[in-house]
Amino acid sequence: MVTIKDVAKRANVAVSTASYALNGVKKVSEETRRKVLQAAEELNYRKNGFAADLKKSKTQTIALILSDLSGPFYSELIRGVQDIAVDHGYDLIACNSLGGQNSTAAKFLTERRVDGCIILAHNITNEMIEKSASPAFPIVLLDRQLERAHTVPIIVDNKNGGYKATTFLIQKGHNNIAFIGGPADSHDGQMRFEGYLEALQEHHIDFQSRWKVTGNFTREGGELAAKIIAAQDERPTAIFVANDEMALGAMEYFQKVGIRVPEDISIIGFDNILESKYTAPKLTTVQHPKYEMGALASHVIFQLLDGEETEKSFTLHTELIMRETVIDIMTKLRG
Amino acid sequence: MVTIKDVAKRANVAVSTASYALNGVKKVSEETRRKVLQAAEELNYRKNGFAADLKKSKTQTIALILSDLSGPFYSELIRGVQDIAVDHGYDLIACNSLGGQNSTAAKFLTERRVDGCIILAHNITNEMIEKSASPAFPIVLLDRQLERAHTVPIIVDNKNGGYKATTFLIQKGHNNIAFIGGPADSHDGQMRFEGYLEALQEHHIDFQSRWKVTGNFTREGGELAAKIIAAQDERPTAIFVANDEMALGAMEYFQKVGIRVPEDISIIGFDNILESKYTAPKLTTVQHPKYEMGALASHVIFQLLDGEETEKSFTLHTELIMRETVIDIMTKLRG
DNA sequence: TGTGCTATTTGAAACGTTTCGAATAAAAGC
DNA sequence: GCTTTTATTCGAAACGTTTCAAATAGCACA
Repeated sequence: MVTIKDVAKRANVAVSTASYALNGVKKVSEETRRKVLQAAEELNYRKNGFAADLKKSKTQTIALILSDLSGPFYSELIRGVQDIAVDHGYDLIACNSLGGQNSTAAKFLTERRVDGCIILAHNITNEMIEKSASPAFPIVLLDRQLERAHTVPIIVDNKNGGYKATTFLIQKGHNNIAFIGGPADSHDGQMRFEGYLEALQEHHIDFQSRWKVTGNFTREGGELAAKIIAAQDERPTAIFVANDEMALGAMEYFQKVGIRVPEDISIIGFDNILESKYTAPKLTTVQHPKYEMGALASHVIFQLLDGEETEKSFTLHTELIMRETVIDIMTKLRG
Repeated sequence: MVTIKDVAKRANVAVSTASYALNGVKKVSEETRRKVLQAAEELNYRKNGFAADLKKSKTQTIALILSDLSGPFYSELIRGVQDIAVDHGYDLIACNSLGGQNSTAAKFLTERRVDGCIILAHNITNEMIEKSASPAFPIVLLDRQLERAHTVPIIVDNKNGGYKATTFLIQKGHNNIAFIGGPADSHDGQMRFEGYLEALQEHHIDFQSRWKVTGNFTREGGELAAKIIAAQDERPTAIFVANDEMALGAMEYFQKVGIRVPEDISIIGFDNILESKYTAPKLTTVQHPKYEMGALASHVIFQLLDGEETEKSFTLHTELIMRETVIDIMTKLRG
């Protein structure tokens, strides 16, 4: 393997000079610069980034840790992070936390391979996060409520989102409203449920536990949940589904078995993933500020890295996206 | 910043001993091991991964370089790569090549920050790839035909895929078949087009250039292309669209303006993205072996890393997925 | 010719690990 | 009790850079 020493030797200069030349430091004469560059070229020299980072103790890179690199939800988030990172001249790498404590993610968290990181992954423990954070290694947490030194959470107001969605349904005259939730350990899902509950309560509608069914945030989960709901004798007139993917699955199922959306049953989702505006009918949902979340996260990281003060935590808000899967119950009765 | 030296000092051992203890090397006594571990714990010691990698000159990580970290197409590919990588005890990081020569990707390519990499990004130049590849740094290229030492391409037989799609259309009685292609610099798109051409030729159907329109592989591009096609006086009875995303966009457009799919116009896509089976009607398409591609790429990297011989290049095949957007023209005429 | 500059080049010391070979301590063999 | 073995521990040399402080060269000026 060819190192900077080889380059220096071939160019007949000291390695320090070679280093300066290679990095375009001004103090080296034009001529030696050329010599060094040429030598590097001839030897096909490639610098060892680690060695450099080690010496500089700065990586100019931040990591984005996701529990799953794939999935439609993340695209926009990643774009948000990325845009801001490049603005700051930083590199972004994404890695996943599949495998928990032994995952790639863990390695980045505990081995100082990046200058900071943004985490959206629930299989990384709080403990691990607390241990890793330090002034030189700020962590931004998405969708996780954990305020610590050098750790700032950004959450979206899921409860209010759930409240909005449910209230909307109620305003449209529905009072038999089912809820399809996420896995029990999902904080988001839980909050969305609470919003649902609150709206119900506010309008003096009793919560019926048989109408709360949980899925796993996937399309298939939504199908299954829909099936369970459809199987009951009394059917709700509307469903608030805790994420769009499940909502799409549910719609798919209803259509398959001849239950019309929204004529027979109204559906409102959550997240506003790209796909939801392309379905027929188009999904009514709650906007999750994904891009903004990513961008904000990035911003905060750089503020922390610069030693600036930031808010202790951030809350982003949601917005109702009215499309075609919720119908006014009056219209329905007349229809 | 606390280093292994601090740990060693606090535990009253030599740094070498501390290192052994921390890495679980057997030759250190149980007692000192405990002492060291405790000291590390107390100081909240976190090792510097770079320093370690530097010394070991091995990173145990491979990179996956994509031109865009987002996008539905990549999910499955990533899963494929990931699955195999973890099997080999390697870490995977994804980074993107947005920004070409100055991108994060470039840094990984030229600075030995990983042991090997898989590239699916057309804004990385061939030259750069050739320069970077070496026995110690194998590169697997997806959808790019570039055979060099330590560089193996994996391509899918796009031409044959295009041929199959088009032939299928012809067999269903269509002979006015339009083509919606990708951007000019897309090798895949070009190959798919050639397959289309070949099928046409084989059945003595003249190619009509006004029926070739190009999009940018996005949904919006598909919509636009569909619009252009619909605007012509004579309309084709079928379209072969070079990727599913555009096909969905096209369908969307046709449905919007009251052109029925498949009754008025048949559509066949390419890729078989997840979404395509959830549309109404379900999209007929050509299966692109995304997962397999990722998994194979991973496999090849590890073979190369082990110094084993591999094929010079790999070709993966496609498969027709018949669903609902192609109709037999006879049915149509009768209907 | 010597003095003082500036511009360039250099050697050596880091950066934080791992790992080799040697040193030491403890145990065992006789 | 002395030698041999084995189990631990240790010191020092890497790994490939960057960067500081010092050295040298080149030049102008007196």
